[in-house]
Amino acid sequence: MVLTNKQQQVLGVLQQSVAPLSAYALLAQLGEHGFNAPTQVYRVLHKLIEFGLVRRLESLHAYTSCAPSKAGKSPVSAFVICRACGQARELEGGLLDECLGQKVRSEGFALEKVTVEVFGICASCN
Amino acid sequence: MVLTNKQQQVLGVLQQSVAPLSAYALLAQLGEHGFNAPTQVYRVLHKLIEFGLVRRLESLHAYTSCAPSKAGKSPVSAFVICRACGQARELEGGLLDECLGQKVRSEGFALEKVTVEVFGICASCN
DNA sequence: TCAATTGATGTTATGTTATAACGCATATTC
DNA sequence: GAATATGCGTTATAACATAACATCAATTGA
Repeated sequence: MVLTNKQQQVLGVLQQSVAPLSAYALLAQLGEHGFNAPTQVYRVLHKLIEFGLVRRLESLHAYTSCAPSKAGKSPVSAFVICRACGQARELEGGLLDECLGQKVRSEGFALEKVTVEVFGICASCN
Repeated sequence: MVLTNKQQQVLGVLQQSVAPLSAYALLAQLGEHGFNAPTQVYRVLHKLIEFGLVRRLESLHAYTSCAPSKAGKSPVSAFVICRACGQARELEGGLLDECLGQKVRSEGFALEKVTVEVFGICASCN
């Protein structure tokens, strides 16, 4: 999988950032690198998500690069998010698949995507 | 807990609807009952959420009344959502607290809110 | 009683997030 | 070298959400 320049730029900014970034925050940071409109950012984000390199945090309206170990397509997106420092730590999907996926599948539900977002205060902020 | 007229109206529409509704969809339905602006709908929604009668589905940007058995404040919001018919069924939080909450708490994380949204096709649509 | 407070409401304006729709350029492939 | 696929540039607009300020009614309590 080869990334284009624009895709590398967006991914790079996300990887540098400790906290997830909104599309418009990305646009602001990349404004001097040929990103002139939201569409450009969203296009790249959609691609990176498709590649499994980036995830969207629904409750934050923000995007983050995947933890290296989780990069790749997976139907489970699970994060622990600190309200104080903003950091988002990705969780293992396996655990969740056990307690959630198996249950709903056993009820005849064809699972496609799972979003888990846990909010609170992390150990270092506490 | 006594609800005002407006609060009862919004809750009523949500309870009639099989699928979650966006704030603007609610506004459209309530437009002839004295709701003139989004603010009014959001205000009521915030209150109903605070009361534990309504939940927000982050990934849908929509709102739904709680299953009666779950009404009341709980830090866990868990739904199984059918992409075909739009129905959102609320899950028991207990299960999730076991496999998720205990884990993150044991790591020193002060858990405040958990959002779980499972997407796919439900048994009857399949 | 009547000021003070509180909570709900009405209204206008604005901020934030995301997509539609179109055209152009480049690379691949048959 | 036409056809196709993919990425990119641009303008406009849609969809979701809040800020800020005014009004009104109910409650409270000196």
